[in-house]
Amino acid sequence: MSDTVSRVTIHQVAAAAGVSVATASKALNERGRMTPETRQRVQEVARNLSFRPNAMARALVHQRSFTLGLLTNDTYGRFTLPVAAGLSAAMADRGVSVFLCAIEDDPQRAWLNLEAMEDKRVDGLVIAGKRVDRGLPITLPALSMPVVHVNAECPEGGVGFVPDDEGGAYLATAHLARLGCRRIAHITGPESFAAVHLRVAGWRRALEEAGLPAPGGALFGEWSERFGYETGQRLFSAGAERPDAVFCGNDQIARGLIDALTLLNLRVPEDVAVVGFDNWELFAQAARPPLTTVDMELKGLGREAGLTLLDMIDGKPVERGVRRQPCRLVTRRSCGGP
Amino acid sequence: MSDTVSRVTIHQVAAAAGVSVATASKALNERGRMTPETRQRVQEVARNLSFRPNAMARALVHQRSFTLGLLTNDTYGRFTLPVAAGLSAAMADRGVSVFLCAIEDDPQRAWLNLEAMEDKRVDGLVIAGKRVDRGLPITLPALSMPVVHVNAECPEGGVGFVPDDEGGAYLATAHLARLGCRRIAHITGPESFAAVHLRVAGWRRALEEAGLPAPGGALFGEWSERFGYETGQRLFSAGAERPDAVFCGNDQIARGLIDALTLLNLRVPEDVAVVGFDNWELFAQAARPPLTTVDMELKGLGREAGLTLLDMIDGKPVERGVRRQPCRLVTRRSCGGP
DNA sequence: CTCGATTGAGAAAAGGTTTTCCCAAATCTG
DNA sequence: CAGATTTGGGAAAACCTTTTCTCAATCGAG
Repeated sequence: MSDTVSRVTIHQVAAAAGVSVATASKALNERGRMTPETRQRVQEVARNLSFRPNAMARALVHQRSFTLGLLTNDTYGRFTLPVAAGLSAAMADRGVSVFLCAIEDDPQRAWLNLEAMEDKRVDGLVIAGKRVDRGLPITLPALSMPVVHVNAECPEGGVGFVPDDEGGAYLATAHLARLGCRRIAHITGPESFAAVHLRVAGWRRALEEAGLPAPGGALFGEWSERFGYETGQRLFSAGAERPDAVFCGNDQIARGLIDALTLLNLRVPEDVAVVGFDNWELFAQAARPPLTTVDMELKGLGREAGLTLLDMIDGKPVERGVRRQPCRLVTRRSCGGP
Repeated sequence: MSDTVSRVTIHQVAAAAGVSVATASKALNERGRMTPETRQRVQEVARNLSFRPNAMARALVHQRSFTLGLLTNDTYGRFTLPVAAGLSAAMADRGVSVFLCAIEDDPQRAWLNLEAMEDKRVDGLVIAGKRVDRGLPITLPALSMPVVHVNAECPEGGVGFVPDDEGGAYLATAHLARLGCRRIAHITGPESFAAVHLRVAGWRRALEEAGLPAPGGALFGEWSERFGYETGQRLFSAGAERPDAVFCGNDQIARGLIDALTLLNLRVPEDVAVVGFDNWELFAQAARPPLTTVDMELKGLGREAGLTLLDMIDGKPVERGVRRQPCRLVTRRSCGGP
């Protein structure tokens, strides 16, 4: 029983139950008509033989493989793994499995994987990237299956899922304003990122709504602790009109900023409140004090993308265009409040 | 041509080429005997129709799906994503695709995915974890397919792949000794990790070989920047016999340590040389100076695991037990030298 | 008691390939 | 030129399910 090499087929079940394979199939799938006794007998026999239908034979007749492809160029993993986990989990619950295709920004590898997915007859494709304003290194050929894009550039007429960067930034800034902060600065990444501009927009919107100034505009730089640290030193050693809060473009910048503030003997959150972006636990939890930050709900993004893809596969009408999934503010101690 | 819904089959190719499906199949697979003209004609027709054989139909007759399952509980992604990328890439080159199953330490989810993999008739299974001394939350039932374990506890008689922690630590320490360091400390993670003990062992072996002392033994704590920072302050503010080098159990600790040293006006690497472990680019590159560190070659681990699994599937004899794949020292500026 | 309707269950086709024979025609051997 | 061998190519089974018919037996009604 342990080293079963050849698997039990529905023929064996049928034989053991003394019925035809047709009847066996119908019994197991709750289809067709037969006496309850027959149905039960077949089901019990199947259970005893621990029969599991061959998904490929099944796929062949259903013209549907219950299989998806996930193409990603994010080897770094910060974005894709949560997305993949969310996708995989939601799909597993529906009997759908996900092929992982890691294409390292290599068009040839992308092509190879794309062909493999076609050959394996996946029902649909998820294209996941690391930047909403960049596509993957593939010009998708006329594919014979539906496609959704996650956290990547979405071509005209396609279906895309991205975090609502603007909304997330608004959430963070409005939270600071509500806590009584009056001069809320924004330190963020390079201007070349679309996400940077969206977050700036959210920051501005919240400031306007609260009737607050945007002191000196946003400070652009890079996504590193170092940039947060250096900018913090510059911003807070110049006496005068110092911010009483900073909304940072990501958690690393926030981490660096907090280091700088600590060095300058400024207390977080009493003297300066800080909010980050990403909820990258590694940074957010390790910061002292632990970081209030914006979670992009990447797992949810993966889940929604998968569910929508299933709808498309089922032929349900699906609205084209990019959906911005709401972010969630995770409050920890770096900005005071409850 | 763009919205092709139903795909072209070998029957259509055969018809178009004026041969039987048997001949068509043989022509395309370089099998059987026929005139070169016939073969070429079939191949050309197939190309023109952009025929691609249905992998599932194929799998059905070959009793082989050219498909693998990757079960992981590492949602965090630090370890599994590189492993998965290496695995996926190596397999793609061989026409094998990989199902990703993210089971979040949830036995029920594990079971669900395991059944899905059985149903989909994967040829083999890769079980990947985040700690070499922990298994996944599944007691593998008598599986009908070969299994390899990566970066996870490997059951008696199984086949496993882990980084050679001891060797990596030796590499790092020996490098410091070769550069002339005489008092090489070791700051690392919790004693509950097997990897911690292995790295301590490598550190000790290198010290012994170089005839150096192990000042005060290894310093155990946690895998955080904070621990590196605090231990650095403690270790280096006490005057007297200060180390002239530190081998850190991971890059985060090293990063924290460097922060502490900088604050104490100790120069890296002139006053204290530092080596990390993980080569997590995010930390290693961002550190100032950039960190010399040990790379566990996780992609290679994934690749080797996959290739060995393929051997097992092919019925080739494969030695049981755990293989320790060598690490690689990545030299940057934090320990001087060339 | 007969005719039509219902019921339970099986035969066979379909889904797309590969592979094992098998056969007729062409080629070679003596 | 008769017989043996090679050659090119096809028919059909196999892989495992599902689904659509079909059919005999049973049932109810008149």
